[in-house]
Amino acid sequence: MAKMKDDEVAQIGKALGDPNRLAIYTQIAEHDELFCGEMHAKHTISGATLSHHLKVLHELGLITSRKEGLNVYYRSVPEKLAGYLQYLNGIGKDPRL
Amino acid sequence: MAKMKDDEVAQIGKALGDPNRLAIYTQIAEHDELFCGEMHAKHTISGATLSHHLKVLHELGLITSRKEGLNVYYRSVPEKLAGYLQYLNGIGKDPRL
DNA sequence: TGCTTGTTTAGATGAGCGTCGAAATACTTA
DNA sequence: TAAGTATTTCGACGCTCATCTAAACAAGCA
Repeated sequence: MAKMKDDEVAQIGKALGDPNRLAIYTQIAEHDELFCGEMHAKHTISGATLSHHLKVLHELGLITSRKEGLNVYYRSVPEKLAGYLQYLNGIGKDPRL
Repeated sequence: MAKMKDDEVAQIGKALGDPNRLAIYTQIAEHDELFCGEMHAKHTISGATLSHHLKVLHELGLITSRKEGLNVYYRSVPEKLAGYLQYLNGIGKDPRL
């Protein structure tokens, strides 16, 4: 896997740096697929705010979306998170290893 | 290692979510020990801003500081970062594993 | 064609944060 | 004690962002 750029790492960090967004991402990752309504029930934020957070996560590639009927279903993209973790895990370590 | 709390995870994410702060942390982790002046040379930000970022990282336990003479030396705390990574790595995985 | 439900967009607001210059503090050395 | 250097604190500014309400859009159903 190609090394993630510094800038992208910072953006993902910021995205996961909001408690609500972290909770939303976690909830999606813990289920196979979720649509807005299911998430909305678990959080105290408005639908508009929820949609905003989903957009941020989606634009960074942390989640994907699929529309079916009235609902939009979301899935996590573990590879993206893995790239982020790999970057951070490599900080301060000998690059030859 | 005890599992890190959601709130702390979000705070660390936010801390590493600023490009300058990420660069500062990386720089510290790549050296054994650094003092402000050495860092300052590598960044375009003012000393005041640098000090502010160091304070944030320090308060979260991501770095430690030690004063000696005129200089304040900083070190990274890899265990703290490891706790953060461990939390994220566990998201969406079967807790029984 | 309406009506209802699910989701997104638009616009506004308030809080938080990165940034700076200047002043204050801490320490060393002359 | 005075002067010089390293770092932090203070106070302010501008921008970003999380949040909301209300309106718009989309899709299914009567």
